[in-house]
Amino acid sequence: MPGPPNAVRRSERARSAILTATTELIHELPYAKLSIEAIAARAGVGKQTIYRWWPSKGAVVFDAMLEQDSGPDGPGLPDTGDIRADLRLLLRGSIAALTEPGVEGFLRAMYVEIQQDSDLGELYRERLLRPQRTAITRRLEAGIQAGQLRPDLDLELTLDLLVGPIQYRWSLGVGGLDDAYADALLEAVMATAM
Amino acid sequence: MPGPPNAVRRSERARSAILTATTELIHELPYAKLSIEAIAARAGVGKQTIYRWWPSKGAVVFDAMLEQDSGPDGPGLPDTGDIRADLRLLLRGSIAALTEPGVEGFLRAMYVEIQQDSDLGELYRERLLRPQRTAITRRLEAGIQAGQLRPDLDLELTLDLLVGPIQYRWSLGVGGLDDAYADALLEAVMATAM
Amino acid sequence: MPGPPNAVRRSERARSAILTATTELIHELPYAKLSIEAIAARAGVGKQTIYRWWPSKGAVVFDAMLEQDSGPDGPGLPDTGDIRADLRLLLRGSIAALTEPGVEGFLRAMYVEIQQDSDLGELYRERLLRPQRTAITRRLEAGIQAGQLRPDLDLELTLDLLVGPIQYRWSLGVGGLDDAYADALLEAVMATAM
Amino acid sequence: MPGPPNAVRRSERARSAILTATTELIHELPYAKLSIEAIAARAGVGKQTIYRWWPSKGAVVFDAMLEQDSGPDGPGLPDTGDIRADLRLLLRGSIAALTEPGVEGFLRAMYVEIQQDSDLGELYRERLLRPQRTAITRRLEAGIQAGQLRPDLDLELTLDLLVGPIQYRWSLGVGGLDDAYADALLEAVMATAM
DNA sequence: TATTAAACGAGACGGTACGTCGGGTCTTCGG
DNA sequence: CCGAAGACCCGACGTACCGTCTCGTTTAATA
Repeated sequence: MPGPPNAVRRSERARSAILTATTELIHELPYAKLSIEAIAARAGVGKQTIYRWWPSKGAVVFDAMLEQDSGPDGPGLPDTGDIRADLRLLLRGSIAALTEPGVEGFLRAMYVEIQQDSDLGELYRERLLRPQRTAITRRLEAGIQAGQLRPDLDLELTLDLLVGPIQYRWSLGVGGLDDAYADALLEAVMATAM
Repeated sequence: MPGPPNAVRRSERARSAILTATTELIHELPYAKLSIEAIAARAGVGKQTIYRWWPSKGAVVFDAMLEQDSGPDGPGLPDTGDIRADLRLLLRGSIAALTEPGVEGFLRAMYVEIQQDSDLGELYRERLLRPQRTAITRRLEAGIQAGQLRPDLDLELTLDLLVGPIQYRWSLGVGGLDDAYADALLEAVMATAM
Repeated sequence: MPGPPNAVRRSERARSAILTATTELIHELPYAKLSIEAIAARAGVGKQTIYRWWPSKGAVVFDAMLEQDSGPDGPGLPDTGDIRADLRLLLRGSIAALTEPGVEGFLRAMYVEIQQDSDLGELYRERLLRPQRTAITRRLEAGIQAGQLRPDLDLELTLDLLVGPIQYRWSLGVGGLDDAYADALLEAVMATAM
Repeated sequence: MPGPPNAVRRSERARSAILTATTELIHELPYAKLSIEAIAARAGVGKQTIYRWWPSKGAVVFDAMLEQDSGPDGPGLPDTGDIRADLRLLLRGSIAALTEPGVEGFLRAMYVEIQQDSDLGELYRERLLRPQRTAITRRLEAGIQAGQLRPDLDLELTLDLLVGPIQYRWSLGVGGLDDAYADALLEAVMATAM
């Protein structure tokens, strides 16, 4: 019986070669053409070495994405004291990230996998979505402290109002995602939040 | 060179058997396990008959979904004269549809395909998304006429504020999608729209 | 129930187009690539028109071959009065025919089909092989009459000795089939036959 | 690019299962119905495992035939000192082999493939035909040494005279292949050879 | 000459098998 | 024991043809 692999003996060389190969292939191929076999070949690694450490292709892609950065916006969010300016940066930055080729491929891939693999969905929420949401929530709370937002503001809902429309347009390919959209969205949400 | 098939001679029996089989299998299997081969076998049809009329599995699934109904909310939207009540129905109904087993499988499948197939994405937008958005826009315009909404309202943005957060939560599995969420979302948007 | 087709109403145009197309394709393609579909397309004919009049691809090919000539040597055989000269012509002519591109493709095809389809084998024997053998037998009998061959000669066996080695070498690709071989073979057989 | 497979790591279990399955199916089915798919299924093997090691169905069948025995007559030939007796055994044995169900299916299949695949034809000649012909030639040479045959005998031609008529009758289904035919043939050839 | 039943061209259909790709497992060898 | 290599069993892909079955449309015998 194999039992779990011994993480101590894990080859760092293999691990990073796999993630690098995955990143390259995500940028070169449509996601449907990305195969474990291709990753292994590109990384100069046996397939078993991938299967030993990751449960699915989506998990490899997820790790490769994490290796690149810590998500579409990064976990941090500036606090200049001006809530409107900071959120503008957030929304414009989100749109820019979703459009950037280095990121879009990864995110589309994650969208695909999340619809089909609830374990991976949970992982995505814990490792990427929750930190991002927490960071924004923190900034909104600071805005309340600073008297720039209503004290009784529903933070979760405000967050959804800021992020949801952008994700919705992006994921369905609706288009019209530019700075002007970000600004208009921000003004609409600020109108309810002050 | 084969050229395009002659649609006049198409077998209605085969067409509807294929869509019915697809619908059944979408409900029985995880989408990743749905194969053209399985659809053909269940429908009692040769694979070629599927490939003759649809360019991809996603296109078959899309047609099967259309055959079931005309989308998550249907193209129509009530107009009782009370914009708040009508939109409440819309949002609650959207959430209910996204959760209903008969619909969720189809929509997850479409989300998967849209990320990977831009032709299918365009089809989805034209045949499902645009009608839905047009219907809501019409209702908002009527609300403006009735003096229940601000005349200078940005309709597209308002639409995104209503629909985006729900789609966003659903597609990423964030949870918390219930009538209370729908109502809170509606109140927030109405606050900006009146 | 369809019943047998009415041969009177048969389209001569279709019949000859099919046989011509078959002959062309036999010359252009390896036999394994020759399909009924290709024949029908080349002939500008519906597949059903082929299936209506021939039971199998082999039968079409057989008819196409008959249409070209009446076999590798033709049913006739000269009788100059000199049995050795006449048989030399026969053997040299057989080898020439088996090597001629216009004939070889057909004969290889028939060899293939005869191994697998006993009905077609019977047809081949009756329509091609038997006449050929009868013609040679007649000539041998004339040779006996003329006192050039032993009166107690086993005609069937002599025939096999003349024809068998050539067919054997040709069908197995042994090579060495030329006029010199024909002549040597003839001398050997004549030695037993006089 | 895959490159050639590594023969060292080849599974003997799979190899012999494939050849056994092929032998069984050759005996059960007409050759036209024998598919790679059926062989793989019967052998409990993936199709790729067949395609990895053999270039064509004919090549598999050929190897399966070799696995059974070393050809229609076997490479050896007795030398009792009596050339006539030994050749009688050869011819009668050839006819028996060609008629034996366990062999006939294989040989018909090889005849079919050889007409269409020159690589396989070459293989057949090298591995089966040449050894058989060499063995007979050796025996004839011994007969010359023993003074039972003419010293100036054309060995290749004599060989063709012995074997050709039988192969010819068999391959075209002429019939009449029995011990009497073998004996008559032998006497005719011996008449030229002594 | 008009009628009419068939053969015809076209090609969609339910199937079988093709040869290929990739998934996930297993085995062998080297470090 | 991990890792590389890659063979293995398997399921599915998308394609080619099979032989059957409609469809209109000629077309030729007969009424």
